[in-house]
Amino acid sequence: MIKAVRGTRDLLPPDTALWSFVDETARAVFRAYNFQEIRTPIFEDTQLFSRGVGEETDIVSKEMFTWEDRGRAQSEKGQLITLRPENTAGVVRAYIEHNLQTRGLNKLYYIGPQFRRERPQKGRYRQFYQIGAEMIGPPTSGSESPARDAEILELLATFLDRLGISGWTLQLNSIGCAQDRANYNEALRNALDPVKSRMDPDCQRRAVTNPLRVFDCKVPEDQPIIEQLPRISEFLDEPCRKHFEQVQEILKSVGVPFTLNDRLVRGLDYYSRTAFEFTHGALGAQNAILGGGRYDGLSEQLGGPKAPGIGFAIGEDRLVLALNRSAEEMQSKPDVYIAPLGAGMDRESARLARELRHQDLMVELGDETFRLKKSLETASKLGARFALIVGENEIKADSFALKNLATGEQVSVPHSELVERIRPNS
RNA sequence: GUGGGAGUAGCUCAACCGGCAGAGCACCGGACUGUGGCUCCGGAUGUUGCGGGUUCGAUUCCCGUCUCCCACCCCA
Repeated sequence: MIKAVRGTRDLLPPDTALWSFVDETARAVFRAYNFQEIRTPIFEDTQLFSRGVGEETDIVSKEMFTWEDRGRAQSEKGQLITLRPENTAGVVRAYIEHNLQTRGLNKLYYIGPQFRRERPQKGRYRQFYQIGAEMIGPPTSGSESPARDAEILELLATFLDRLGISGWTLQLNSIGCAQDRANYNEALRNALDPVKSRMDPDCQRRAVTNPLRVFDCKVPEDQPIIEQLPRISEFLDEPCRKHFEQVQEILKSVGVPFTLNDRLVRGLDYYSRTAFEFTHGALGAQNAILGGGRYDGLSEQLGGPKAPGIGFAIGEDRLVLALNRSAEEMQSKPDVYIAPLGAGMDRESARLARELRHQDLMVELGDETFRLKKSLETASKLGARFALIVGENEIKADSFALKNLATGEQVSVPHSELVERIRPNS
């Protein structure tokens, strides 16, 4: 048997109803904040990610699905192509390619699959889905303003609330401007040098390769050492510190709760200043439901104009896990099940079904070879509100037996009154 | 990529020390020829993930492999 390949999966009904609910809620929220949809290609030039996301990140160094496209001529070298592991780089590429800076502040969102070649586990797949948004534009468009950071975070809180997801925590940090990070990295290395030999081997490795990552060490014995390390907050220059304070002030003013976490580090190279993560308790080791931050230098890094931006990506797979709702109840149910009764009734039923469906009713259509018992059984199983019996008597009288499947009550309804009697809330 | 656990009917899971592969739910038919849900009766369902090995005999033991789950790494 041919099976879905490792780390990929089929989303089937009724579960897909949950996904639709999430997608539709997201679109509604984005609309309220005046975001517009962008769709970028699923694969891109490999260089976009190595330069944008960062050569040294795990994503680029070991998790990308990359292949060499065939060259035009036999002899010609092919281009390296990569399935997108995230979508921010693609959006910024499109921003540059289409001169979107001429539009001022761009507020863009996307919903779609991303690909990372990781070992699968719960809440982590090789093809996974992200709902994300980016606010990007020239500095004069206000793209750098702390008001934008706060707007994004408030949008996220609203979105999670509208989905009915409770128990989330917003972890907030500022990782400073490029210069701050360089200074901080330097200070961290100096602080780690004399003590790192006492640390867990894995943490030692981080101390050398990427000192910021030391804060992710979970080994209990190393915590006292980590506690003593300098904090990024002490290295923020005046504008950065002020920016961060203003973000917090707006959040307080709109009533979005947050927790400052100066150990929060984001994995992608392009982040600067505001960094955040929403976590959720019920997800096991993959507790980050979404993450994001500022990327003020990304556009320039990709050869574009100065275009500060802020964005986030939500792990939709994880969001659906955290969604404490049954797919069953989410599924929409037919308003009416039409039960054709006996030879020739399929064609009469088809006409009725067409008529009702054109009135925007949800109609399921049976089969004239079914016995009435089986039709009614099927109708209740589908959760239809009514069964409409279409037999010879009904056709002659042009009046149909309409059975309320919840109460069992059955009445004969003239053809002209059917829509009115079946329509919900009427 | 590393370490560990699991894989048996559509689903959830049994099967003692190696001895005829089972139950509940779901499904189908009937009791009831134009009336569902409740009840009763009957029915079908399997490459025991896959491949090899040991054995008279393997769901069971061994090896390999695939997939999922958990943890690590890292991230959404």
